[in-house]
Amino acid sequence: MQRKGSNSVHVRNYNERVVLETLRRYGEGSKAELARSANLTPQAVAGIVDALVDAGLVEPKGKRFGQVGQPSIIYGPVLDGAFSIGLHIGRRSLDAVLVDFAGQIRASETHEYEFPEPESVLSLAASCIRRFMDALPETTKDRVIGVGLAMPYFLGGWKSEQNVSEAVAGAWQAFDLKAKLAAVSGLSIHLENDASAAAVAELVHGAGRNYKNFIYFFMNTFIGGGLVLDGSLSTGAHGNSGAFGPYPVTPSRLSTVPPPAGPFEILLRRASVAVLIRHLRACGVEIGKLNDLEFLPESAQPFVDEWQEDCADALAQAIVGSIAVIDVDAVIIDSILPAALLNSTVASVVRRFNEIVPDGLIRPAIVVGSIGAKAVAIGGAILPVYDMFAPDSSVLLKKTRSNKRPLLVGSGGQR
Amino acid sequence: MQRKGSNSVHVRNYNERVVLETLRRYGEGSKAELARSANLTPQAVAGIVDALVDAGLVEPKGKRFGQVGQPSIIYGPVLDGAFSIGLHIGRRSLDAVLVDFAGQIRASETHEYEFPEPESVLSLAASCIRRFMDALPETTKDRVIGVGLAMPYFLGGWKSEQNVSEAVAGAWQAFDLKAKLAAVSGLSIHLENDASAAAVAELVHGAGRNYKNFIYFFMNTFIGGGLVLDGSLSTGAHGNSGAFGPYPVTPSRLSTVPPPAGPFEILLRRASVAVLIRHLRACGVEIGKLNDLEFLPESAQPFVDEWQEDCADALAQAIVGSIAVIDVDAVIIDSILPAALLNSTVASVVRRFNEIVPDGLIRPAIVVGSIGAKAVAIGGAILPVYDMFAPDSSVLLKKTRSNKRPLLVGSGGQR
DNA sequence: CGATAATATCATCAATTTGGTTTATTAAAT
DNA sequence: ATTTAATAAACCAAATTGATGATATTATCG
Repeated sequence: MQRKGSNSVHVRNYNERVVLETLRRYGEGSKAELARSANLTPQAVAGIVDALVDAGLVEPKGKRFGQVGQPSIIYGPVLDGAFSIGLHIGRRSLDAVLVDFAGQIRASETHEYEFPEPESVLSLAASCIRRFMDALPETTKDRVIGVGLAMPYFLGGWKSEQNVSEAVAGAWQAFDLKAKLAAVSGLSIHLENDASAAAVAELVHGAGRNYKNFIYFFMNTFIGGGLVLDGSLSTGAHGNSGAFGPYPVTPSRLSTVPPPAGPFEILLRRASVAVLIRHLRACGVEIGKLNDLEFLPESAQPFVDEWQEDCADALAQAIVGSIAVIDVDAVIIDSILPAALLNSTVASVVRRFNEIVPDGLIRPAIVVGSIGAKAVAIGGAILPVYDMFAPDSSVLLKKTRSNKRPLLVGSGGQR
Repeated sequence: MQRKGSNSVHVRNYNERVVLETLRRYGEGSKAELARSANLTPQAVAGIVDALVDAGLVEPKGKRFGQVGQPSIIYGPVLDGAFSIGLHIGRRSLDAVLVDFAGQIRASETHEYEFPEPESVLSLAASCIRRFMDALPETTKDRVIGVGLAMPYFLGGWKSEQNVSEAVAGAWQAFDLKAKLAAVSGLSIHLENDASAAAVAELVHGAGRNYKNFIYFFMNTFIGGGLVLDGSLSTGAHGNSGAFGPYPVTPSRLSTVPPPAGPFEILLRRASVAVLIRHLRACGVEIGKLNDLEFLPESAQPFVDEWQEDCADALAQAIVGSIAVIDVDAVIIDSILPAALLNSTVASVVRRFNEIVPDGLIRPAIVVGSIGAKAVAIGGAILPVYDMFAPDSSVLLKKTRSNKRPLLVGSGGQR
């Protein structure tokens, strides 16, 4: 809890990250442009860019003509400069992606299961990583900087909401997937809540780029969320921020949802894909896989609408409460649902929100997420990249625990 | 929204703030201790401390003996090194404090009114500032670094909740108190929401020192709050974070509170001193000033208890929802209420919270604030101090808009 | 028990290193 | 001719490294 000082080595490290991040964000830029954008002198930036070129992270992409004066040499990130693996351990499936330095997906796998069993998830994850690594040319294998592991904090939790045995639930408690995966893969593993990871994906690649502060909902089998404040993910004291599953709302009006046990209902039991599927089944609509939601019979529409109204009302309540706690520019809602269904659900949320929002709150934009089902895995893959390359101002501070290593070699530091 | 670089001048500025803040926090320390605490070399700290001494902000306080080795020279902040003025513009009164560099209150004033009228509040505030300035010796007048203005964002708002005329409410909309006060006082004015300012006071001087992340409630005539994340105040996109007044809760059970207009009640109409007083009056208890709450007749106790139960239930609901949004170490509740009444109310909140909190949330400590009625004004006074002296990592970044000036002279920067 | 040596801690001077800034020069486009 | 980009050399700020001295407590020897 004690503030630390800084020194020029940290500054260099930070400035390198600033330059690199700008390049990753805009795709390309000249030294002069980068200097203006970072408020650094052309000299300082020249040194940094040259070092980044030496490190194989950046390369010249050609010259830009057309304006008065000497043409600029354009630099951009080397696509194969770094790779990262994202793993999304869900309640029904495991998603894995390999992304390159530009954030493009180079490979991806999905494996479904009835429910997640620790040992088999571990071997499944390990085999995904192995296949990704094997597919990379020998010279770039060491460019894989890490694995982002995105999963619910309580994978075995909410037993009553899914048919999960007490044994399986308990098994996760004692199972340190992160450590085991680090051991078998030899890579650094970054663990994050599933919905928070999805929020990161939205922040970096999606609508989040327009908003510095937003609340994010990800409607999955269950529902979770994340919080982006001042352009970076805020996870809270114990990493449990954006735990919208247990957010209190009024009881559901759906006949297929039993009344709540406590004094109020929780969002999880009104706004989640599990509830939709259960409702449809109870109403006689046959649903096997998630994909079936795309091609529902005409007769199912009224039941979908029922759920949608109820879901939107619950989400609107959660949004009103959330923006009282924290004032944001936007609320972003994404889901594994088919795009059309998600769009109309969010439209309902907006309508309902405007009906109920009281005076004294500033209305945020409420928008649909732009990434969809793969958001969690993609967000996971971003975690190691950000830890290594992002200009978080913590880089400027001196190490307390595991401080970030310098991007490029260099020793500089206290003995 | 573009990241900026840094340089050694910023680093020096930041390190100075780190050293000074450590000294202000612990009251005193030797150069060697400061070096260890900031992870800087003794040399670096020596230079900084010497510069701070030259600037009149720090002075040697004597030597410390007792341990092996050369005795340390102890340094501490100069009490008269800086002064700051805090103004709390409330709905029923104006509080003003003058604090010194150690955070001690050197002077304070309170002025009550029926309701705040812009022009008279301005002249009242200006006269407070003038009296504070006049009382300072000529040589230290220039040590007043600024004024912290803490007031509700919607001073004229919630018209229906108080007997405020439309005219008075509207007058505040167009009235730029900050600018006018800056003009007449010649000092820099820092505006902040009242409850957020109180949260800052708690963060710096109160229970907040034990918690890096907390949610803060201040139960005043109405109720508001603030959010402290990672050791600093988080105000959100438009500065409206912690707007707990309009937080949605279930309707009141008190017979004297009319049913809500919308689909839910708002916290303001269940947990606020205004509601308590209205309830007591409706039940035949005579209440004039706030002070009367300290000496209530025996017969009033049942009515106080009724209100307390209802208030605690509403607060517990707000806490449950808030910690789903953002995971904190603690929830701190302070108020203008007499200490005994506040203590028992918070005890009720804890009880009720434990009854209703669902699984999947991490339970924060729920504690009573340690400052009380003057929290807002004290917090206000802290604002200019923090802007000038606190090691916020934004100091390390290059100026975009109004960047912080260096503490001590020095030119360093781009031309 | 008192004098003396050993040791730990603080403080500071001087030299070095890092890294951004300033100034000046050259290159290449419109 | 003018403008802009790139680069080289000198400069400067500030932290780190290395070495030295100051002064207390603690251990030890006579």
